[in-house]
Amino acid sequence: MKPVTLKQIAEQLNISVTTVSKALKDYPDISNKTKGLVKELAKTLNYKPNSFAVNLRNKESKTIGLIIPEIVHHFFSNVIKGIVEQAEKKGFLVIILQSNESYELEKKQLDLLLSQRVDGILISLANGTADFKHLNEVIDQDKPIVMFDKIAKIVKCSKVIIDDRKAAYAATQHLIDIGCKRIAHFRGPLLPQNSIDRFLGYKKALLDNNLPYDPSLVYICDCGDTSFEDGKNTAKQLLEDHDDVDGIFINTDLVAIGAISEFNKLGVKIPEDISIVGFSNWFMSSVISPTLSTIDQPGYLMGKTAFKQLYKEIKKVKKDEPIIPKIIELNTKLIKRESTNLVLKN
Amino acid sequence: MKPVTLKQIAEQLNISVTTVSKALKDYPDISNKTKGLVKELAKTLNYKPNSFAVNLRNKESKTIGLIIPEIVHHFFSNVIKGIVEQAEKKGFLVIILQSNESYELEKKQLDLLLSQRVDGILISLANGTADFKHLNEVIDQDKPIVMFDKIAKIVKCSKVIIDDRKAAYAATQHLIDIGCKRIAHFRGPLLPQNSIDRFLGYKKALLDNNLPYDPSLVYICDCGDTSFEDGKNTAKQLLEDHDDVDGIFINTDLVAIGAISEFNKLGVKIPEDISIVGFSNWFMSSVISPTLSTIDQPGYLMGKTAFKQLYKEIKKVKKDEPIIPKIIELNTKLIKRESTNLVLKN
DNA sequence: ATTTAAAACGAAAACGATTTCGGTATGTAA
DNA sequence: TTACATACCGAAATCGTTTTCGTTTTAAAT
Repeated sequence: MKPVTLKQIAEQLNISVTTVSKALKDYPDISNKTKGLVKELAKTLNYKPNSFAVNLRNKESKTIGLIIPEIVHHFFSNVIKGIVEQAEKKGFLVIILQSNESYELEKKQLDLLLSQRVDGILISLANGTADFKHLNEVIDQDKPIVMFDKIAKIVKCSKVIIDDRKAAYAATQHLIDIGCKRIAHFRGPLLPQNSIDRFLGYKKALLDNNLPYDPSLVYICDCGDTSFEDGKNTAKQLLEDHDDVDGIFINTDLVAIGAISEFNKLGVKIPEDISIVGFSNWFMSSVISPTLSTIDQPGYLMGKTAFKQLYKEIKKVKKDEPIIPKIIELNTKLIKRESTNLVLKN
Repeated sequence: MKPVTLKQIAEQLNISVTTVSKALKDYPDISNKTKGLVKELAKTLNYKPNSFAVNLRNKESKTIGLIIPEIVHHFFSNVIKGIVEQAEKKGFLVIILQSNESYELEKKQLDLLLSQRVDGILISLANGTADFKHLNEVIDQDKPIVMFDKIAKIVKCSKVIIDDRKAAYAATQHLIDIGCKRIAHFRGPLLPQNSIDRFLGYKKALLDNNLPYDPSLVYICDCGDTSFEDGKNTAKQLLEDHDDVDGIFINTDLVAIGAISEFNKLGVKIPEDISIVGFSNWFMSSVISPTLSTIDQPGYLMGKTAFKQLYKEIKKVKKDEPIIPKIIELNTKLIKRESTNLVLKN
């Protein structure tokens, strides 16, 4: 019924708790005979060390915390998978928390994880996070923390990201290459770094190609729960505002899919009238009609990489060595599909 | 640097550890003055109770384990979200593990969670799980465990499910209602209960409507990583095998989407030539062309409900009361879309 | 038989919080 | 003055492991 303890094993064998503990951990000062007896009894009693006691002694939990803005999300769920799998390989368990894009929740959750004495933290910031005290607190406690995807450049910790600016540049350049002259941008919220960087990449591509940058062609989408609706609405708005746009670079596939949906409904031909490039390479993008050109964003790899970095830092801290923050940039890839499948315009 | 302990607070205030502990927990035998002092210092020192020590004393971790076959999955990620949100509300943390549809992994992970001394376990079984010893072990230890979606009827624990048979029946009946006479079924693997039940619902609907049941019209799809491809291949195979099929009830939306994709490519008209109903109501189903009729499966609610049930059982166990296993059935809904949008055939 | 080294085991202190059970004060009533 | 509450506080045991530092036992050497 109640879990077996070392003490019970010791009593049954008429030896001390110390000996039992040592036998199970193969200490050299225990005879093979005793080891055999102990291990056998431990197995038949189905002994499992009490992790609370072990953690208390060893001051480590073999557990990490993960804070993510949204679980139901193609990219993030891939990240989660990468983290969880890699963690298990190294004997770590993952506590998952969802910030719901809320700064307040994020703060509370970080605190929760600290109370829980996790060995390290992986976090992708909420859109609303503009203040970083809560993150710096973690760092001040020498608790390893690695940020991924949605990061704050200013915080001094390791980060795993993609080069959003470069990727956005490539996406926009692709639109230009197929002949687009008036390219709009559906960007994400104002705060998150990747949303900023994607916008900057878009802008730079325009300027480098001697195309005018027109702020009225830049629309803001929430990219949250309402992404799809956002895409539809923004697409409609765009048509009302401008009749000469021939290409759009969109911050997120889901928004892009909303836009495509709306354009399909309104009879706007893609890619003939308007060509579109999305971002993230959601599975859906390869299925929708027309299939969506996009930037492939390696979620699974990002999760895996983030955990690996965190793991290194956890080991460092255990050896009382200083953590040297590292910025790891993962490669993205432009995926050309039907939504930009066009011979040159004009 | 190192986390603050009760002892440090006690020393700074020249009082005992006992008093500090009691003050923080508002024991009546501590003066308000002392309480004030202690609480203030605790706050300025940013004291957080060491969860290992607390757990060790209290024999509870305020943590539950979640084992799920696949994280990157529309339905399951909704379940996860429901669980995580509800758990946090009740002050519980969730450790997430992915079995990858592997019985061996599932067994190992259950053991891990038991070692970790989680207060309860939520699990959706791997397809490969046909032996239930590992689950019964948990129950024998009086550790609450609630199964959801992919369950084993024979295991004596609470379960949160949908009535797969009824839902499948409704889906098939819908195909019949719009005039389909030769209805195929792409079923899931042989083992999981829901895959079996959906098949049975399909079969019963045929017989109840005096349509012959033809085993050669039932195809098995993996419904794993390769769902989409599976759908495409099976669709192609179906066309080769039978030229008279006019409707398909498909075990999973993703497989259905693969099938639609293939039919679109091959020029088979949906719903005119073949009508299709899927299962789960993945977001994608409302976006694909034609939009897919399907069964709405309440993932978020299922997660929420499963946690609530687990929570009740955890409280029961704490009060040394017996657990009475409960089976909770959630409602599904037939969603009619373009893939069955047809005036009667013939 | 005595010494010495090696092998095998255990006592006890930690880890940090909780809680029971007493022990001082202080004040009030007899 | 004594008796008795009441209000406050603390010592110590406990949870289950780990690990240090002895201690005992055994075997080998003198």
